[in-house]
Amino acid sequence: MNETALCPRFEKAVGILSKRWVSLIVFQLLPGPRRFCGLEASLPNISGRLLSERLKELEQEGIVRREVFPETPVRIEYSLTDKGRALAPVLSEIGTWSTNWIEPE
Amino acid sequence: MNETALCPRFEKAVGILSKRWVSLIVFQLLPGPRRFCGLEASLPNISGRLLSERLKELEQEGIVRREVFPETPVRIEYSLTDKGRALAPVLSEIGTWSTNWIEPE
DNA sequence: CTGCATCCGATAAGATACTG
DNA sequence: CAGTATCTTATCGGATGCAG
Repeated sequence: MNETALCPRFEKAVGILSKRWVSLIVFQLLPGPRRFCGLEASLPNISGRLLSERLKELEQEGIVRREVFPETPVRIEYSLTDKGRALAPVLSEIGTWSTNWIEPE
Repeated sequence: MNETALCPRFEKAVGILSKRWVSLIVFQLLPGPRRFCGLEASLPNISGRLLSERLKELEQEGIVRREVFPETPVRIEYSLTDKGRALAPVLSEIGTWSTNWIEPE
């Protein structure tokens, strides 16, 4: 009755990626590990609360890894897992599309 | 001051694509034109109001075209514009990623 | 059939202040 | 620095009813 049924995995992927800030956070992590305050500064309009929440969600999805370096002061870095880095082509295609089709205001 | 500033076009693209249902609607329109009730049936959990709202937004973004065929009863079809079809690679990459990295529950 | 308007509760987001 | 707690506001989403 629904011959064009959507693949549940596709739906799940869309659910993850379509949360606000997620694509942008992953994009910022693509070049390499970042610290919390660095990310916060790169995403000018995100609140600390949201960034914290999204990072935790992405960590649970296995997309982001959180590492604590017990120096003094302690340093905490966020980086992408293999699963997270595998999103690069998706973001790349979004970039291509936006370059071709979005007016720069 | 923000040397990793994000491209505004990229941000805009993310803003469009990360709205709920948008990717799924575009995905459903990829094979060809669909009617309202057909879309509604393909997206089992969307309400008519939301579908209507998203279609209107996508029409304003120039991603979806709405055509009225003045038959009796009137027939209305939704299809993708060139801009909309250009999203195919994005969805395709999401599909690839989900196949490789999302567990089928 | 298609689609829009209104209302209302649920969620998400934002600001601010505070802790280890 | 790296968050967390709390509160307020904004937005989203669903149900229903109506109009072309």
